[in-house]
Amino acid sequence: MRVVIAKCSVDYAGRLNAHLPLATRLLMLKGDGSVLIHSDGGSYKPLNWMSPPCSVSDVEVEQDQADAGITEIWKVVHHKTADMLVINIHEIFSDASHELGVDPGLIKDGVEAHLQKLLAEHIETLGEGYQLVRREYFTAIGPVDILARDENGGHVAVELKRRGDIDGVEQLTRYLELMNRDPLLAPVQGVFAAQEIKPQARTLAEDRGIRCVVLDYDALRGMADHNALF
Amino acid sequence: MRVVIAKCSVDYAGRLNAHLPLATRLLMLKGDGSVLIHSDGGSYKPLNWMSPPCSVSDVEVEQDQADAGITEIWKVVHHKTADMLVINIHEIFSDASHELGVDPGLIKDGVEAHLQKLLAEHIETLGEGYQLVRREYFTAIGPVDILARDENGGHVAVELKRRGDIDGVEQLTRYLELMNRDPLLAPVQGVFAAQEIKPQARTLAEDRGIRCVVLDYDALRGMADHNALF
DNA sequence: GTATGCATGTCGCAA
DNA sequence: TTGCGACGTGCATAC
Repeated sequence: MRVVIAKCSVDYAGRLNAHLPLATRLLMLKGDGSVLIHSDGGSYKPLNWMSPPCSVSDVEVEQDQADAGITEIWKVVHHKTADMLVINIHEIFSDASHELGVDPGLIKDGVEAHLQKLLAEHIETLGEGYQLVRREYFTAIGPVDILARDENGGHVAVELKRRGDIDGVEQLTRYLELMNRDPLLAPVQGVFAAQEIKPQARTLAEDRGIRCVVLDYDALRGMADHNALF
Repeated sequence: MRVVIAKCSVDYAGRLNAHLPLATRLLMLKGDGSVLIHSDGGSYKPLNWMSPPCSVSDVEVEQDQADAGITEIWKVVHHKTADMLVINIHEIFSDASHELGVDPGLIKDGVEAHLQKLLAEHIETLGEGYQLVRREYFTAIGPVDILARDENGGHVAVELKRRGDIDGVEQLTRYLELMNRDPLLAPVQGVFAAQEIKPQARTLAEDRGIRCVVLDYDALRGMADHNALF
């Protein structure tokens, strides 16, 4: 990885056109050819970038460009699309390369997939006598997170979110509408389950007869641990 | 901005829990307290990060941690949420600070507004005899991208997207529901126009009687160019 | 390879 | 602050 601190201006042409006026920035050139241009602030998103697969090449500086103060021009082209990034270097303050090696990668815990697995394994969390039919029950408009049966054998469609928002309720509503047209499934009840449910989402859901369940991730994991122990 | 190349392991606890095993990485500490942890590869997204507002502090290294090879511990805490990032430094290979100043920011030249303008100017793309009523037709729940009339004088509401997704169909459905309650407008037909329409979105749209139209941006631009020429 | 939905999404705007 | 829509969304995964 090469890290350069330089005064530069940047132009991007691809899915849109964008321009960065002259300023001092950090340029990160990664081993796979990708380039990131960061300012001292903002978020993790660079001001501008080129995603791999791509490659960087030096372009000869014309006389008029040199007169304008440009000392180097780096052209980054994407290998598959026509995306292009041109970095006009005016002054380099620092330029260092480091060998980082391959990263072992991030280990995540607590994403929706994991939550879904835990809830499916402990579907009785939703109510006594509940039984799992299957995860990712497929419909014409997408997969329902969990399909279950309640204590009376009636179908229950569960939409699972980390944060329960209005669009999650809309999603579940679409599934319910479709599934309730299927005589083999109807009537299907809806359960909106999330670690946190926004008030407006709850209002909308309950107005539509959808039950809201706030999940305790740690408690679910605790149950899993308990089962693992015994 | 401070840029550090170090062998480190990282733990994040917040919206989820995540762990980075020991490896050499780039640590970017920005002026606003935010921290980015990058590997030599991947995309513009860091392996791990903390968004501002947040602050970094040094934590004293316990004896057993020192025995494990840890020389420094940086703790990054978010000021508003309980999000926390702990960086265990084992070895620092490079540590440099640079004054970057405030960035003038990115100047974008988008394509979205342009597409709407082009379609409005060539509304007959949607069908012979179509006539533009107006762009950004305002309703109580938001502006409809384009309102037009078909060859029979009936109203047509057009929702325009670069990528036609289910969300866009929902949006248009809400508009249509509202507009069809207005005796001055009803009946209003719906047209879902995008450069690309996802199959599931198409299914949902057609199930609701909404017509799907795939737009050719280059062709529309070509028509505009042609008009500009003659 | 294409298609689909999640994301520590982030970001910006408006009410 | 919350809601809502766009993003050069990126990204993994199932088909």
